Amino acid sequence: MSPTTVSNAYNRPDQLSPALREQILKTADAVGYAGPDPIARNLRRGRTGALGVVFSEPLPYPFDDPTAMTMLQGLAERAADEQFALTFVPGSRDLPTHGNSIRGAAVDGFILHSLHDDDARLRLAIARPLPAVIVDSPRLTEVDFVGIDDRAAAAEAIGHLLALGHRAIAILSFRLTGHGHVGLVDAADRGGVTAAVARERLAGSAAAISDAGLIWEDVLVEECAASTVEAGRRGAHELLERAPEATALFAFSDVLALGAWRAALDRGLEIPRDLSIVGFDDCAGAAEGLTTIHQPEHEKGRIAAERLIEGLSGPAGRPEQHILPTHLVVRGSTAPPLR
Amino acid sequence: MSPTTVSNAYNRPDQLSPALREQILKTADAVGYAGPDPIARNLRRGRTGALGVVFSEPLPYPFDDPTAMTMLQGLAERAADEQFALTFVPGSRDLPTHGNSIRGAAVDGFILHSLHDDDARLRLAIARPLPAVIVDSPRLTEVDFVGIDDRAAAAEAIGHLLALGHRAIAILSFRLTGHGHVGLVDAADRGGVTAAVARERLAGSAAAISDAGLIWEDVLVEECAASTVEAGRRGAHELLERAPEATALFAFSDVLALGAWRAALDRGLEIPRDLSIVGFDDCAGAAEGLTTIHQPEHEKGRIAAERLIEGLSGPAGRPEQHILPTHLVVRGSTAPPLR
DNA sequence: GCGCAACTCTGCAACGTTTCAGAATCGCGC
DNA sequence: GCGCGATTCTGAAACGTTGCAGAGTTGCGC
Repeated sequence: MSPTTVSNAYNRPDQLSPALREQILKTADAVGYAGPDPIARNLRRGRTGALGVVFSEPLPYPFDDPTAMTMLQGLAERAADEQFALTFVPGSRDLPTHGNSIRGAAVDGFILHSLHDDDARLRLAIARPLPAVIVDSPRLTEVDFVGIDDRAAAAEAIGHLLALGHRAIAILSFRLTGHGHVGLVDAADRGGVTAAVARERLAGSAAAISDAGLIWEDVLVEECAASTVEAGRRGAHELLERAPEATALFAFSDVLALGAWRAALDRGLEIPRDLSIVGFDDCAGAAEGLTTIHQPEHEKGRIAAERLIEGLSGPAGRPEQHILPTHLVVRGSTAPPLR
Repeated sequence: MSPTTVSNAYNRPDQLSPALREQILKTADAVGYAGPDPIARNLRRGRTGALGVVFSEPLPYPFDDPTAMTMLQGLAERAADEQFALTFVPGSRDLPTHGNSIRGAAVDGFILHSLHDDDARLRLAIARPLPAVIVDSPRLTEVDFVGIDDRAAAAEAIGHLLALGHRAIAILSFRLTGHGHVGLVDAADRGGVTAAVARERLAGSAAAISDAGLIWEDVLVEECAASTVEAGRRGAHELLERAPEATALFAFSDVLALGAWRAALDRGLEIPRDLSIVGFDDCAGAAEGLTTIHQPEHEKGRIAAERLIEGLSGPAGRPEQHILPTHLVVRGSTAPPLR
């Protein structure tokens, strides 16, 4: 009973007689051998059967983010089709040990989700001799990319508010940089944004504001600690404290928008009468009545997995940029301003 | 420049002169060597640095389940502390290929979440010479277990409704078996439930109902296709169609309860005036006003990771059963019946 | 009864790392 | 200048698998 035959018993039943196979399996069971060691198999085959997923934030946070989860659903569906496991690589942009996690990840390729420009893991992942797909940001030309036109989408959101007649607009953003800043963002600091998604949306907002003859530097931008309802609520409170004259608010995610909605309730404001709110993402929670920018998160995940799997099978083709369409969904949270 | 020295350059900087190390790293960069191959390292070390996570349902579904995600947050936090990756093993209870996924998963241990008694993956995972922790079900004595007293918790929920004066109570459950049944569950079929969580909650409900002098067999039980708002809504519609006299409804998850709430709205019922609803889990969405059973999902995940990691370091101790406390949270969705 | 193909099974090599023991070199005290 | 420990580097072995080439056996047609 050579090792090869045992291997065949598990992997190529047609290569040995059913009788021997049966006996091998029985013996294996008796001696407590649970089949070929996956780690050794991986080494021999040069494949792990796992797609690595890397998030900007430490793991607990993405699991709380409905938008990220929708992306993951698309990713998981496509991965499952091909029997791939999903491996979430630990670490975050500001953890000093993150490098080892990326270098040491036993995966066949990377999905890099919304990393900051200066995230060291980006470079390390790309340095690995593995295919990688960047989702949302940053938009590098040397790697496959799946995302949206954040600039245009933001311009559309602001445009909607402008068209309704709003002139005093404020912005609620998630993290702009990897450094711990939270709170109002000076116009001067709007240049050093390392989160490309936020940078693009700010740029789109700025363009729309300027085109309308308004002063971008006068628009208050609040950086929230994370994309959570609670952080959005706190951020909106600070914003409304500083800019009570604001009649409209553009939040960079629905979750932040929902937090802002709650803050408005806290302050006795009626939506949309006293304050219009536009969100971003069109997640499940937005269906209740939040005007928002819809983006195809599920599709993003699906395409990212698709591209990664392609990159695994064939020789590396030219990197592709998948820019998916977005659109404004007008629901009940926006209306013309009272004043 | 021997392989050993290169290895040391990456893993034990103190084992070689800084100069040589620098040169090795530089050369590595030049020839496109991105550090020791993780797969080979895993084989040599006999460790992968990844915890395997196995769900009952195919992957897309758990990502949509806030309760599962809360558990995962706890899991991820503890895992990240020790630099472990999380590997989601593909497959589901009814997929014929699931066996290979479990046998072939390159992980250091398994978190088995809420599997059905007859899920083949259970046996296969336990057969692997790796530690495993079962979360929620099934409650096997030979493996670490983390969960709650589902029977007592369900009895408490039903008890709350009974105490309010309800006598016509219906139950909304997620999947009871792995087979595709959806709809009302005959009293005769309540014996073959393979989802231990549901089985225990049914038993607890039955006990509470019987203790109150009511007939358990008269209580309608609806099996929904999944624990989603939409499935809950559909299930509740069927339930209320068949039992318009019901004044109270106990849903086995908050998500189902929220779906039922929506169904009630669809039918012009006012909550809690016309219908009382009790949920289960106390997820974020319940905070708005759903009476529910709180269970410590985050804690579950944390403890599961903790136990798994312990099992990895030391010799296998005696399996432990962690039964965490639950409690009823009374909010606005329950009230005494009108009639 | 011979030749050839089909069927079973086996041995070798290699995947790339890390551990361990040990070799070579260096520096220092005496 | 010698001995000895510290420092720096190396070689061999092993982790457990699988692909490949090939050996042995069986069966079938003619």
